[in-house]
Amino acid sequence: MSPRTERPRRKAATLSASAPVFAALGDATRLRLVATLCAGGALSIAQLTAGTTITRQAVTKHLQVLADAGLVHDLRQGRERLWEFTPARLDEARQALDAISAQWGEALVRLQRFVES
Amino acid sequence: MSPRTERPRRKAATLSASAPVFAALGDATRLRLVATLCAGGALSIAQLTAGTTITRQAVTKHLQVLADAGLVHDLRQGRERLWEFTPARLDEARQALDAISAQWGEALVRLQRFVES
DNA sequence: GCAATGTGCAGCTTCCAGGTTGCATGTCGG
DNA sequence: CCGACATGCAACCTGGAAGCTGCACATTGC
Repeated sequence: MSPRTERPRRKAATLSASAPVFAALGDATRLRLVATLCAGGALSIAQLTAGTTITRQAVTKHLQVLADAGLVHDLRQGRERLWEFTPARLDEARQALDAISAQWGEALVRLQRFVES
Repeated sequence: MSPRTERPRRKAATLSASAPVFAALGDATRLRLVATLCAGGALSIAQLTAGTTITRQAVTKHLQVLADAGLVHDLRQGRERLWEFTPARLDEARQALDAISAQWGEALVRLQRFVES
């Protein structure tokens, strides 16, 4: 009920909820991991470590951070642990940026009208 | 030329370049500052500090981080220092997220075709 | 069963981000 | 000129992030 009064609140909630996602994407290594998983499907930790200069343990920690942010999830398969991209949270973050841009556009319009009056 | 071979490289460059922007947005306080500046136009440090529980110096540091990421810029006006939102970098970040989502979509299509064959 | 491979867990450094306090500087109003 | 306000600068503290090493555990293949 009353979706009209709930809409601004949902925007703000979406914003602060997206902070961890942005923080997770803020590291160059993690951003690279996300891009790799996006392009390559499900990969094991060893495979993800192969392309980098850091240790397997470091990669594991980064994957854990990404999982906490809801950007990736793991699939256990035998002795391997495959990681896969999860698009949901990233879409939310994208919508948050869209909301900010839209808000900025509205602010410009308001400013223009104020100057004209 | 060969725009087909150059396109993925440009994508990767945009991605790694967006890491600092995401890192800047990764803090809840900074995300709130960006949203406030988006809605309110140009505000002084004292004004931006008014709504928070932290010190003016802390706000100054956050603004400096946002400025380094290219998300805001300052306008000196008398004894005040007004800060304003800069939409360019945020749009780049948005496009980077779009690129990732698109890449994921393509990966799904490839996977589907592979399974079907 | 045994070796190889893939991973998990714990502990340990190092470094920086976030925040504060204290004081100095510049600017506006009268 | 002087007080009030807005900001700048520097030093300092603290917690957590990012990385490593070392060892233990599970799974596969022969």
